[in-house]
Amino acid sequence: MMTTDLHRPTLSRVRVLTGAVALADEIGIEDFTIRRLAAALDVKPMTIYHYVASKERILDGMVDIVFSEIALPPDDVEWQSAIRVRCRSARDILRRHPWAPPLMESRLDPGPATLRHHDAVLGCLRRGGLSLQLTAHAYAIIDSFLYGFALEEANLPGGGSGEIVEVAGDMIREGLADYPYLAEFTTEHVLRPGYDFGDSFDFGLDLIIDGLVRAAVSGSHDRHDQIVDR
Amino acid sequence: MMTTDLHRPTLSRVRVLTGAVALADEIGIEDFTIRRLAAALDVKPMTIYHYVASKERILDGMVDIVFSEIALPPDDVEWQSAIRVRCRSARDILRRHPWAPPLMESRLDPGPATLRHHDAVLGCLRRGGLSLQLTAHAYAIIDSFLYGFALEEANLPGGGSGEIVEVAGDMIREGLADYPYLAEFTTEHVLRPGYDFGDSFDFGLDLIIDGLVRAAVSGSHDRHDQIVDR
DNA sequence: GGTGCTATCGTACTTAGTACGACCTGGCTG
DNA sequence: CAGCCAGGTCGTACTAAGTACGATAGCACC
Repeated sequence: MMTTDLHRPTLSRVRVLTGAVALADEIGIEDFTIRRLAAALDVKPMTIYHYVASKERILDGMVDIVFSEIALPPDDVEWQSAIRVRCRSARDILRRHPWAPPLMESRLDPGPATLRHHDAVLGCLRRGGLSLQLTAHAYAIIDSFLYGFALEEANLPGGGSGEIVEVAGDMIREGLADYPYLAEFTTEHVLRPGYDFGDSFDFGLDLIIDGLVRAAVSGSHDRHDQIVDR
Repeated sequence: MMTTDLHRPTLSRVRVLTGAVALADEIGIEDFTIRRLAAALDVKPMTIYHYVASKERILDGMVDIVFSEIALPPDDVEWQSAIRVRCRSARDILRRHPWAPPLMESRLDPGPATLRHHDAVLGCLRRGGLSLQLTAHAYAIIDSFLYGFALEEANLPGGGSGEIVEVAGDMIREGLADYPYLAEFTTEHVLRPGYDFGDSFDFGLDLIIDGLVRAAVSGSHDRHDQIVDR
């Protein structure tokens, strides 16, 4: 009766973590609890603690799984293209795991996939010829944009296309008259067929990469008051 | 005994919300509870519910307070400068409220300060001559960067300057040998005196605004397959 | 002085994370 | 083969948090 029951191969750390990711995808991070995870895994809550130390550790592991799913920048193309590939992949993955963006930046104690990922991105930029300084700026900007965008996209009602009607409706009810530009923006643009918030991602990504290329060429990122590294 | 006690002017919705912001600033959003807020306000927990419907509503109100603190883009300078002012202010404010970034994008039901803020930013861009389409892209990119950056900055150990030693120490212990570029990046750049993650903010902001100016001039943002609005 | 309103609170229910230690079983040892 | 050990599973229970429900106390006004 306490045995593995034949229907259920014995639990494991990875099974807990992959189950956790699947459950969070399904019901959202707000409703994600140890008890529900246990039910999804068909065990009792305390069984989980045999494989992970705490819920925090589960979140750590979940984030590492997400990182492991993001494509690394390929190393057989120029860095601009490689970064583009990595960023588009990241955005896809983050859309599949809308709970992840707020967590990814806040975890200390990064897992192996996380470290590997960051190492690959840094390597891509450095091998592309960017100075350490510019690499730092580039990575900060790119990931700020990436996580910020994913965060916005994750919290868009419906999914980013036309279904903003709900929020727009709220705003109209509250009196869009006080907010003329907001009124114009929603009625003349957002609610128009064909609008898709996600379109701004590629636009922004290209804009940023373009700016970085420009900076790499000009070297204008090296501030006069610091030692230039490399 | 049930009276206002003379030491404490009667509670109010704003007092609850400003107290909540102050408390979250002090102890962080993780430890922010109704019970602790009640203690900070010197009342019993259930008293709070006389002024707000739920904890979620408190969070809504807190976010609106944060928005109200961010400077609106001034309307007597060109849009680039105005946006720069607004973004720098936002970053300052978000540093003072590190708990805010993850919340700001996730609240539905925006408050008046939030609406006013968005209206002002949209107005700044539109009066600057940007098309609706480019305005949408610009706002998405700018705020993605802003929130993403604030999110990263909020979760940096110490505060972004040299105190990354802790995390770096962890990584070294785990074997930085497997992550050569990460090793180089931390030892040769991050741990060097003078490094400040925050420096990337101005760099990124300038890069983005510069790119937007370029796009505004060329009109390259109008996709061939959509109707051009305005 | 009664009547009712408003701000405050006491109590208690529900859900969550998780500490502690019991139990059961399979495999190894003697 | 009997007994023992270790690992996996779980029952129970404690703490903390959000909050529903209804009580209470002071005050305004009739």
